Amino acid sequence: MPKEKTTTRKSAKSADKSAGGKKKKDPNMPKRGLSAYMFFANDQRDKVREENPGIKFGEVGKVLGERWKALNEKQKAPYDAKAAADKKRYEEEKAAYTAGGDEDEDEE
DNA sequence: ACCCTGATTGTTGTT
DNA sequence: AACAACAATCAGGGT
Repeated sequence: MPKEKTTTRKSAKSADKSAGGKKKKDPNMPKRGLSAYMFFANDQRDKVREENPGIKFGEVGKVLGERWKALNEKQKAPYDAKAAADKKRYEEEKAAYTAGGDEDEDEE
């Protein structure tokens, strides 16, 4: 993404819990697509465990994260592609969700 | 109009 | 069944 936000972006990570923002959960809230990391873990989890026999979740998670960042955009490509594919799936659900939820569906 | 925050996804291993 | 760090991602509300 050849575009960087000039704004201070302030690492939008949940650091400040003093936000007090309640988001209303909709009954038709579609579960978002998986993140590239999810796919990455899906593929690496097996490898990491093989290279680290007897490794626990904590270790795997950490090493996984480091490996993930160590990847180049090229390596992330396939994972990101999957994430994008899943996102597309989510788009459909989201569309139906925003459409109005219940229309005329009798199948369940 | 722009920013931020919370919620969600999946992994494994244990309790 | 739920939780634990790890990273990404999005949609909506708030200012």
